[in-house]
This record gives sequence, C-alpha cells and structure tokens, in this order.
Amino acid sequence: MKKIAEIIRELREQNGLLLRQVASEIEIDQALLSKIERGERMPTKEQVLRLAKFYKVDEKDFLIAFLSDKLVYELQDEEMAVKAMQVAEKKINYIIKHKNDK
Amino acid sequence: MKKIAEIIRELREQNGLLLRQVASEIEIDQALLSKIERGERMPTKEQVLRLAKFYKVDEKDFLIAFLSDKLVYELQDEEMAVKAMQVAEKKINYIIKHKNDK
DNA sequence: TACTTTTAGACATTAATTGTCAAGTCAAAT
DNA sequence: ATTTGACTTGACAATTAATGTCTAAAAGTA
Repeated sequence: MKKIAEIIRELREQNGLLLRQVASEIEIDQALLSKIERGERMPTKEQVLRLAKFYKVDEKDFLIAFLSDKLVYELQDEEMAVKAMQVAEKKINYIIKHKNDK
Repeated sequence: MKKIAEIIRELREQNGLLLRQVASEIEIDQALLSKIERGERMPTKEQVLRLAKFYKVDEKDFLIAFLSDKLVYELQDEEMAVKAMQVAEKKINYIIKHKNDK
C-alpha cells in the first residue's frame, strides 16, 4: 500500500546507498532519481523494473505499486474517482474473461 | 458498463442524428467524432461533458464511463492489471479519508 | 449513377511526460 | 568559518503521447 516512491527510497536507505550509486546502476540522472524517490516524477516502467532487479525484489510488487500510483494520479481531483475505479475493475474482468473468445 | 464510445453512438442513433449535426453542436470535427464513437480516439473530458449536456443525460454517468475507459486503457496489456486496480482503490479511499487531515 | 454519410489515413498541432544541467541548500567534518 | 559530500530545486530541452484537421475513399441509399 505504499507509493513506489517511498518503497524505493526506503530500499536505498536500508541498503545504505547513495543516490549517485543507484542512479549510475540504473543509468539515470541522479537528480531524476531524487525526484522519483520523492514522488515528484513518475519513473518509467523500464526504470521500475531495473530498480526491482537492482534491489533484488519481486518485480510484480513493484509494478503493482507503480501502476496503482499512476491510476491514482489519473483520478486525482475527480469526484467520480471511486466509482470510475469500480467500473473499470468490472470492465477489466470482463475483458479478461472474454479474451479467448472471438 | 458500456464504453463511452458505445454510449454516445447509441444516443446519436436513438435520436436519429447525423455525425455532422452532433459534431457541429459540440464543435468538433466530424471525423473526430466518428473516431470517438468507434473508440478509435478518446474524447477529452470537456467533450464528454458537452456531449452529456447535448444529449441531456447525467454528466456523472458519462464521466464514470469515460474515466473507467481511460483506466482500462492504461492497464491494457498489464498482467498485474486487476491487482493494481485493487491497490489503487485502497489508495484512493485512504486519500479521501485523510484529505482533511493534512 | 449520383448523392449522402461515415470511415480511413496521413499529417499537423498541442499537451504531457521525461531528462538534463547548473546552481542551491543543508549538515557534518575539518 | 570553510570545505566537502549528499541531496534538492528550478529552468529548460527533448521526447513521446494525445488530439485535431484535412482529403480522399468506402459504404450505404435513393
């Protein structure tokens, strides 16, 4: 239930690493990583995967945190947020259920 | 549970209107409306609201259909789609619950 | 066939996201 | 008090994604 930003910052701190160390491993600018860890910028999916690999954690957990953050971001300020979410979930389940039809 | 695309196409057909008629009311290119009605393009929020007003239907229902479509679109091809959605819902509820804290 | 409506596709425009750099803050160490 | 190292900030550049427009083609109908 944490934001991807918090997750990766905590991981870095727990491992006693510096921004520049991780940034160079992931091959991104350290200023960008700083922003990502503070939630000022969203990482790309690719970066999320690299970070998961680097910290040796489950990629799926990272992706879930990342994708859910993006969804939340997309709905921020929307009064209908929760309802839209519930409908979206039904739509997705419907799609999944029927994906082998056609 | 319908896509916003289907909804607005059906409304137009039920009202026996032509693309160009609706397009001019909404002030968009008719080719664009055609694409929107077929789900090839996503309308903007503004266009959704205008369409709701034009057809005299509840704006909220339109917005829910619209926003949920966007969420679905964002998760298409994501294996973790459903889980991400569930986590996002929790995050949103959390945010809403605490929005007056600060 | 001729007319009307809708669709397709290429391209233009605009908006959003992501990335970079240089300068700035802050704390600890000297 | 100055220097050093880590991190942050902000302005801007670059890239990517979304939206809009135009023209022509397709499809439907009288």
